[in-house]
Amino acid sequence: MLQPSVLLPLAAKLATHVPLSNADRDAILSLPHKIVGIDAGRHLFREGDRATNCNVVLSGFACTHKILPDGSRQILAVHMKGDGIDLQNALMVLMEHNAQALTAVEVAVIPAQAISELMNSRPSVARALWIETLIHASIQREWTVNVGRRDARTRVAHLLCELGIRQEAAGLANRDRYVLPLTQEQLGDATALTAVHVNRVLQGLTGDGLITREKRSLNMQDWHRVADAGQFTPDYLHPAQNDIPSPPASQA
Amino acid sequence: MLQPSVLLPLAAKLATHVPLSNADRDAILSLPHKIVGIDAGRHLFREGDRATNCNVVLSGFACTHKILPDGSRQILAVHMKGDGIDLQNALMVLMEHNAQALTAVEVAVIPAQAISELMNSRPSVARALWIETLIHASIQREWTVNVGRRDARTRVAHLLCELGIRQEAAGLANRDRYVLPLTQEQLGDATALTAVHVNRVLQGLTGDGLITREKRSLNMQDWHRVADAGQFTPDYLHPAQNDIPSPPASQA
DNA sequence: GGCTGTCCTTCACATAGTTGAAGGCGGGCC
DNA sequence: GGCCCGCCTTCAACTATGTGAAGGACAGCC
Repeated sequence: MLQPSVLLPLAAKLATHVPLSNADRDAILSLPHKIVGIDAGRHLFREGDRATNCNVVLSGFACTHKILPDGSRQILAVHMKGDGIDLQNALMVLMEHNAQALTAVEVAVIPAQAISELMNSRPSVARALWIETLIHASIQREWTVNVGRRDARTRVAHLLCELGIRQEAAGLANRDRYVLPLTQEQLGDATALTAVHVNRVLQGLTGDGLITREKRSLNMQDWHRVADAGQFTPDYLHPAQNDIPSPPASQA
Repeated sequence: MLQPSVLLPLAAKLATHVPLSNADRDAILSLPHKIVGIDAGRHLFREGDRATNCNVVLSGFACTHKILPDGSRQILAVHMKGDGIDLQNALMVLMEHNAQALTAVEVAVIPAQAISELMNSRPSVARALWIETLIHASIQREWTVNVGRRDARTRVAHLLCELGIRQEAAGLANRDRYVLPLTQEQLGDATALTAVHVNRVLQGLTGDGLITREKRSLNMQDWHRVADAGQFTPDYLHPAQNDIPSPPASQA
């Protein structure tokens, strides 16, 4: 129905959280939006900006981060195809973090107002959006653990596994073979390490035969060994509860 | 209206997020619930448990945490009066973290199902609940930064400030004078430090005249100096957007 | 085809925070 | 009234990771 919409990946993803009626899907697909391309390194928004839009990634990779008084920064999340970068904007007023393109990125920019209204009129969609943010919150908790309690090697391996699984889920690559969207410095910002030490760790993993690298592409010899090295278990990503997006529907 | 309910603090808090009609408030207050008391140190739930209830703190302090293979642990959040520990249970199936009483604690245990239904029937309440979880997500991001990028002294000072502000907001104490609900070991688990080092840091802060301690009670000589030492700014706590809980109401 | 800029790599050294262990203090319980 | 237990404090190594700095590889651009 409707014209083929760039929002299809979003609708598909939401439908994996909660069964959606055709009307629900159509309502998502026909959300007003602009498609915007952003060069690697440019910012999507900054701390203190007013939250009037929501960004959904269509292609490429983005991250959110905070910067500290001494100039160091912490990357808080990596966003890829189908992810809402800031769905919370539908409800919150002020951004307290920054969003930056890691690679060239295409996003659909949706007025927060439109999402807010959609939530009011369609409980099933509201529920799906909420689950989406709950999953991001779960990932955030795991990152706190990663950065707080694991040593450098484990931390990096864990992140590599997460990026693999999520890219696979988004249909972008295999979990054990993908193109790393982050430089070593950015890996450091995500794992709270220095670029120098990330380099040491990557060489360690390479030397032990866990991964190989050429250019930016990453290759795991044996997924399970890397997952072990990273204490990685995917539960916190909450893989689709009902992966068959179909059944009956909401009371919409 | 209704009998005076222990859920009043919850309703009041939600009303600071979104204007609620009387019907909305009554619906919250009449949620089915059991009051349960838990001794310090006991667990409310554990990783892998099925999420069938939601817990709201009535008094005392609780925390959520994850435990790693080597036995170390990371405290992910501290919960106090009025906080939902796991509102997300209304939508998620499996817990991937543990919850433990830090002090003796009283919680209202509400069937997840009942909250889920409330969300479906009352968009304003759903919105308020969502905002509540968004605020917790925002706090979680700040914790990631804290643990990832700040040095020990800053980290601890930051946590002390957060506990102060939140206790003040919950009407439990003044931000600069309160009873610490965590032992030094638990402070370490929250800040990703060892108890030994937490001790050093606290002595440092005491020696510099930023805080004084007797028993568990904490006293800040000058709030601003501690906030500075902790790079603390309260925006991420998203203080009530409309602190006057009144106006018109939802379309309920 | 050389220049510029970004990213990766390597080095020697510095240090913040950990480890393991021991002792002290206070409070609750028999 | 004495004992036990949880919590805090102190110490002297130890080590994982950071720092600053320099060189090299590659890619895009004029």
